[in-house]
Amino acid sequence: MAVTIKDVAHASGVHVSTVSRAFSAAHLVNPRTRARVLAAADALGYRPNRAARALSTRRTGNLGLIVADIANPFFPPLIKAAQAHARRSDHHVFVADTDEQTRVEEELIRSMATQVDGALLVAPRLSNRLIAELSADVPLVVVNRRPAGLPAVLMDVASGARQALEHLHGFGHRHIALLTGPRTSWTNQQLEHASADAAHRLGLRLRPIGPNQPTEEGGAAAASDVLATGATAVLAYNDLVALGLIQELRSRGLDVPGDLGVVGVDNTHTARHCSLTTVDMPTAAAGRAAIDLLLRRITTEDSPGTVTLDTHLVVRGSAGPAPG
Amino acid sequence: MAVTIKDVAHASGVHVSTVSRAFSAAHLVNPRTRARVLAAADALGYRPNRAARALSTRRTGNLGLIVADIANPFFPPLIKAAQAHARRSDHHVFVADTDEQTRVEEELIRSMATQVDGALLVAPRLSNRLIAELSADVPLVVVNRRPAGLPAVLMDVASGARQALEHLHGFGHRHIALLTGPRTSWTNQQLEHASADAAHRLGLRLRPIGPNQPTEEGGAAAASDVLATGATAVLAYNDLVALGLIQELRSRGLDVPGDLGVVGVDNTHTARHCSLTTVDMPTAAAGRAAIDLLLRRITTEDSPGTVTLDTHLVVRGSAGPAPG
DNA sequence: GATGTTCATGCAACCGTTTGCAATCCCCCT
DNA sequence: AGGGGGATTGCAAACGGTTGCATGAACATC
Repeated sequence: MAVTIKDVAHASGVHVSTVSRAFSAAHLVNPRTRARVLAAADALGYRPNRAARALSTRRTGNLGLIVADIANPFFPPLIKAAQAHARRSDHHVFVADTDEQTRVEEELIRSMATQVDGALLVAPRLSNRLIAELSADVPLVVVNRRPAGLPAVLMDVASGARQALEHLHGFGHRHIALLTGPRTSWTNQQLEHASADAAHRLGLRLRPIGPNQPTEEGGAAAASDVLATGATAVLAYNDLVALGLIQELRSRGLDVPGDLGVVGVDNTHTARHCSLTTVDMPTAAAGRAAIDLLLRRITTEDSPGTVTLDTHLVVRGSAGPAPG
Repeated sequence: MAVTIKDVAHASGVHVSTVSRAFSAAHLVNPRTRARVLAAADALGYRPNRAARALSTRRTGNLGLIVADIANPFFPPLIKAAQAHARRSDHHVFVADTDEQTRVEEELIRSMATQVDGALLVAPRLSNRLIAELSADVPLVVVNRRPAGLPAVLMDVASGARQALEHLHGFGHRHIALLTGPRTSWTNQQLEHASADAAHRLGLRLRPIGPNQPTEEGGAAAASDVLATGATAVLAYNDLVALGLIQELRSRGLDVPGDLGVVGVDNTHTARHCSLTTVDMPTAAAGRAAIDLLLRRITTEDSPGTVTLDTHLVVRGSAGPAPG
């Protein structure tokens, strides 16, 4: 059996309420008594039961973190940073993977609601309406989404996309395919918008193709469509799509960047190794910022605003001079 | 305020205990009453409070999952599989990252102990003694470790290592460097052992170098030592190390696999894209198996044994014929 | 010496749910 | 008619903490 506050009280000859205060309201108990209590607690190996504490305080000390696909290398650095940051204020982070399914996402948020103080939705696929509805049950902060009234952390992919197109333009590319991602993804909308704008400004022909699955399979599946457009370069929704496309192109005997330039988005670990030119997303910073917003939201009732983080192009070897 | 069992009881005109039973012991309540209760619960949007339930049942419905570095691509597939599998039996998984620090690992296990029914330790860095001690507080299952008396899932890296050395031998390599990992890692011990055996059997010279950090930095840092040995091929502790080494070698103007062959371990997502020859680790299967063991351990008091999973070499392009 | 303050502690209710026990009702059997 | 037994439900005590209120001691104030 686990040792409880009662055992500690008995061992140190005080009432349970004094033990409780010794831990959570030090200034209300005599320093000598407190020392005695802490010593007893230590000797017995007492650890407060968070579930029990949650019952009276309505604070679990846990935070939820919901992602679409933990195996997508975009997420782990964000998760890691968020966890480390949350630990500093003695909060645990509960990570859940929705497998890109909105049904699962909703269910997870609902069933988390009772055991966390708040949750982070990273690149959610849910509709804004549903997110707003769920936020009545549990304080929510979103990353890469902009639902009315909710605190959000945004990675401004627009600036990165502009830089990417300028980069390709500088290499002489004039006809570019854009592999789009899930329609409900805010990032994807930003990307489409910003790319269209920049293409127009630079006099590029931009051909959107999609929506594609945000995975390697999605990229590979789009290869034929890309080739059919006659574009000389591709901007992909994310690194996974870019890498899937590259692999498929190479297996068809094409050369990247020789025959076709490819630029990704995310700057994942994998991109660094595969020499992929890509747009860097500040995932770790976003994770920390989101935790900050969430904790503020939970402790003070006011709803903090929106944090926007910059992105920028990282030039590597997957895009070069336009052929011909 | 959240809706509780009391509200449901009031709305459906029964006692709270009946509501409770309607949810958790259906056979004890009249079907018609039950239907009425469920309807009321549904109308009010009632969701049981898991923390409160945990208090009386001593079951939280949560499982812990502790990894050294969530950003190491080895882990996410395991985490994902474990989570999906646990969800089927209505369990949530609490993932925590120790940052490769044993102090943090111990602290995390301790503070998780009260809020989970059991925990999975994946490739722990803790000593066997400490793991045994902690397992008194909370049921533990380990992956890639073999502490006395604890259920474990092992990925038999030995068979993969043998295949890797045979593969290199077949390409004419006769002098091979082995980049070792953390000393407390069971996988590393297996790898060293199996490699030495296989090398002896095949008549290879095997030169261990390490311990190295199990990261790209670790691999890059070992480049000079590797070159100093005069080996023509390298077997690395994991893919990260292998990729870090390759990157460093290439930046020094060397060709991989031309000048030096490199083989990794893990078969991560990144390895697939970087054309790295590597030993496949069945991470998803291990995640599922570990959850099964843990749930069995929790529900029945007996301690199930050990599950061993096979590994095998995946041949790609980072190792070829020996030079000369 | 009566009164007021402050500090430290105990008491008991409460958080939301489960569960052993007791009470009631209905049905069947002799 | 009386009694046994199963089904259904209510009652109340936990589970491990927190917290508003009451109590009492020590001390200062006038």
